[in-house]
Amino acid sequence: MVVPRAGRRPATSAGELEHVALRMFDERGFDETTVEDIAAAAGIGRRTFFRYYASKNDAAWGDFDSQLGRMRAALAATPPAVGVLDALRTAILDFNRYPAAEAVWHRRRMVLILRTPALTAHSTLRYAGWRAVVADFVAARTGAAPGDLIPQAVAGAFLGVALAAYEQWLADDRAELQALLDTALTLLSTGLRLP
Amino acid sequence: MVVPRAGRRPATSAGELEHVALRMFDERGFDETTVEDIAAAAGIGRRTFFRYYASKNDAAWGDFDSQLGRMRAALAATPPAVGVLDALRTAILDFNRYPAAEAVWHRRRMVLILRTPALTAHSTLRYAGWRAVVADFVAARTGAAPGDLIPQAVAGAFLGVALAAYEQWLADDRAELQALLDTALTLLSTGLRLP
DNA sequence: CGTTATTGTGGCACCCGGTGCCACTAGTCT
DNA sequence: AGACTAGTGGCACCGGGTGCCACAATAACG
Repeated sequence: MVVPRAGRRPATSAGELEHVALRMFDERGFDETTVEDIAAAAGIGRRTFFRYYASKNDAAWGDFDSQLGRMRAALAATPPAVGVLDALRTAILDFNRYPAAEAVWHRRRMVLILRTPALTAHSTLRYAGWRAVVADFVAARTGAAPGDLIPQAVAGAFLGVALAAYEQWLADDRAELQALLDTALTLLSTGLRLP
Repeated sequence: MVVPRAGRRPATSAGELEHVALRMFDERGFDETTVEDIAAAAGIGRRTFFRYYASKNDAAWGDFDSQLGRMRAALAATPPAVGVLDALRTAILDFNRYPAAEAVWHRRRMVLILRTPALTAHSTLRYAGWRAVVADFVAARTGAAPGDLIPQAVAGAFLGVALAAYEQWLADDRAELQALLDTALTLLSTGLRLP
């Protein structure tokens, strides 16, 4: 299904590069793996690496932004009868549901991101997109502007508790991500009433 | 009141360096100011700069960590009769109250941090300390461990809404930070019930 | 078929943040 | 005067990231 276009063909793909990078990060560590190493392993030049990913950090994240589109669509498709907070909780749970096969890699990636300071820092920039999805939905539902305090605060709160759930998940092998997320997200609807 | 110690005296101080850096960042922009520029303006060598601040980012933040000690102490001193959430709201409001003179610089610094991608990213690492203060307090009050889901989730939620309030403050010159923070923080206690 | 337009590659040189090393400077103490 | 000590800063190096540009590979056209 490759439409023939003019010009030389790409030497690799973002997905393949991401895989190579992720495996090397996992084996040697993020800081111990240079971009040159990754490029060499993928059979491309260092310069070319930066045409696929704007930074070494971005390679660890993959195409997160396009995934966000899924969540945005899911929220938009929520029937109006469902409350705002319930809709968000459901959508976030769905967004973080992975088939068993992918789950292993997902966990590995999240360990990497949440335990490597450079990646943790960088992640803030990615979360901005996530928050925007939530804020836009809240705004649409409440008639506020997406940039207003309420939608932004709600988005920030949801992100905050979701990340806490993720941390717990990574800390304990046997924990269930969905259960942790559900507990954390529900906490918001109940005014942080501590059970 | 300088106690004479052995050895050469420091050429400057962290505070002075922070001031020089902050002014230059404000005038030229963060990315347009190199460490060499700052060092030269402060009359020290580039190498020496990194003895005062571990990174260029850190210079923009100043001694945030020591400020956190204040918040921790304020929380610890809260009478047990005051509810957890109320205690947190009060402490956070206090922590972000600045005398008029300092307020101008505080605002300038926050504009810098929240509008410069590199600094926004780095800030995540600083917020970890802030979250720890909140989580520790919640843990102490509820008998949970500081690393447990509930304390961490509460800390994440508070940080999320507080940052949203800050964003609003920066977006509008005439806005009152305290009022915005109060609205955002109260939102948590009321289960994000949208007024 | 050769030519041309197009798309991607990757080497090179450079900038900047950050670090290890080490000689040097400027002090105090005996 | 030494000896000791804390701080300075030059130098060389590493690694991420970028602008530039020649070159490679492919499709389309005459």
